[in-house]
Amino acid sequence: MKKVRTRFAPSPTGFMHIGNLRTALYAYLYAKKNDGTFLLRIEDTDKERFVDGAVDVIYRTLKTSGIEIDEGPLNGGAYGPYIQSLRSDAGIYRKYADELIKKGGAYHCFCTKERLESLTDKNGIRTYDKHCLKLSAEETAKNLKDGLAYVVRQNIPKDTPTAYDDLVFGKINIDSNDLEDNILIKSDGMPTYNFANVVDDHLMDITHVIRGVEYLSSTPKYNLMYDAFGWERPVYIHLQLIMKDATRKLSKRYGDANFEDFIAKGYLPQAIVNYIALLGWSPKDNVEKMSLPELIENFSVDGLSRSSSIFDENKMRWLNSQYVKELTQEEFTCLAAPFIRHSKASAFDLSKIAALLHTRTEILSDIPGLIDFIAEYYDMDFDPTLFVNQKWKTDQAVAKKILSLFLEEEKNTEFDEEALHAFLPSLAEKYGYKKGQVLWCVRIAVTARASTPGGAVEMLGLLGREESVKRIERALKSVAHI
RNA sequence: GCCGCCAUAGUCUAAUGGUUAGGACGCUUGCCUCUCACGCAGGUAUCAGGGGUUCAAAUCCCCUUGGCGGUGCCA
Repeated sequence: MKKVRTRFAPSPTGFMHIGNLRTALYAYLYAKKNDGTFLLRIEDTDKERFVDGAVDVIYRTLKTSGIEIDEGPLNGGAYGPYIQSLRSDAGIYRKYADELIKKGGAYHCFCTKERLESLTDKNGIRTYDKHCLKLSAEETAKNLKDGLAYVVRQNIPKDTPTAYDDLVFGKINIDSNDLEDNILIKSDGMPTYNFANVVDDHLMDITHVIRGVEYLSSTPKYNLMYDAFGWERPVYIHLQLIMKDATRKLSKRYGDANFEDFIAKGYLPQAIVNYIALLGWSPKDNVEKMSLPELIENFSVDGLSRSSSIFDENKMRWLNSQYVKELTQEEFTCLAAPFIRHSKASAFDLSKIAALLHTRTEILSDIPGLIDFIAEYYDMDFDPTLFVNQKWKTDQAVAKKILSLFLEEEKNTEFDEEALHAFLPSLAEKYGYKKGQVLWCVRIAVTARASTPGGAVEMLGLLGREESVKRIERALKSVAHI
């Protein structure tokens, strides 16, 4: 049995969106599940689309995701170089193009743009008519010698069986007469995807080609090329698209489908990886939360879906909250700290705030909105109607009394949580209120928010005596006229 | 236009001819509780439509509809 080798072969367009990452993930999972090798190859044959630094983004994203590259441009390997522009410079594609031409699988084409355009039919579809295939060897040699611009085209035979088996979609059968003689080498000497991809997959001993479904119906062309060269065909695993909604696919054009954007929003990498693994693949059992090693363990091709799936950030958010809860207090504090500081609440006890936030945070960027009242209390309007609570039968008048009593009695307690936990109920009891009434009014007074990450005891403890008193005095003013 | 692929709740999915159509997110009810959240226990909602085949169809076949992809000197 041949050792499994899979590859992720992105073109360096500047960033990794979730769909690309998922393709990389599945290729990685498949390789690792089968004790194989996962490699990265950069497909930068389109000079116009090349973006500087794109390779770094790809490495960074895969590294953050936990996907380890066995061979690639930055870490090397026995099949290099792993960047197609370098391979082109080395003359690899030129050499194999010549070989394919000799074997009858390709030919030189000298057709001008004008001639090509004249081939356009009434639907705006252009099909090449194999015009240059009919050129004699002498004519071709003369054209070449005269320095005419040319491309190399694949020679797709007519009436040829093309059926192949895809591991996800099953048997795919396309009439070879519907296949066009694609360009293999552009007039600038660079190979197209159609050629470089096949040559490199063969040269790099790729056993399983895992890629997007957009190649499903052009794969017969590639197979014909393998056949013409006399090479062994790889196994194909085509992946359905990830959609933004029912009709639009997820793309960088729609904004935040970008891995690094999600990280910046406070998603944990393992949650993102876990979620996208589930988009288009499902495990045998009903357990959805899986670490990367568990994904490797459970991955199998028959769990791959044939229909496209819509990206649902809501579910990723939920999954993220599961991972957040699993964090230790220290880990969470460390991750939450930048978001807490961002909200200007850093004058208060950071680890105390983080502790309150831990079970209430789904994604880290929720944090500023959860704790804005800590630092921005005096910038916020105080709404005295917040004191009205039906369950506890409180209103502004009750609040006025309770807050006044609190100020009279506060010197009898320390402002740590243990002391407050005893003090507040005793205050209620002493003056004939329900515990909840006191707690509600006090909490509202010091936070100006209907809901807060913690109750009255926690809020007072966090703010401390001086600040708490100051805030209660302010709140009291808002009900002074009652 | 032509070719190919796909079709289970709002979303991700399970089911491989016989299930009260299972799970998860969401939404929702209740419990817990000093708010919110967490947690726990419930609830809600699905086989695109029409024909076949069969004792029996979400499942197999055909058609329709809808969506997507390909048809580039993009990948």
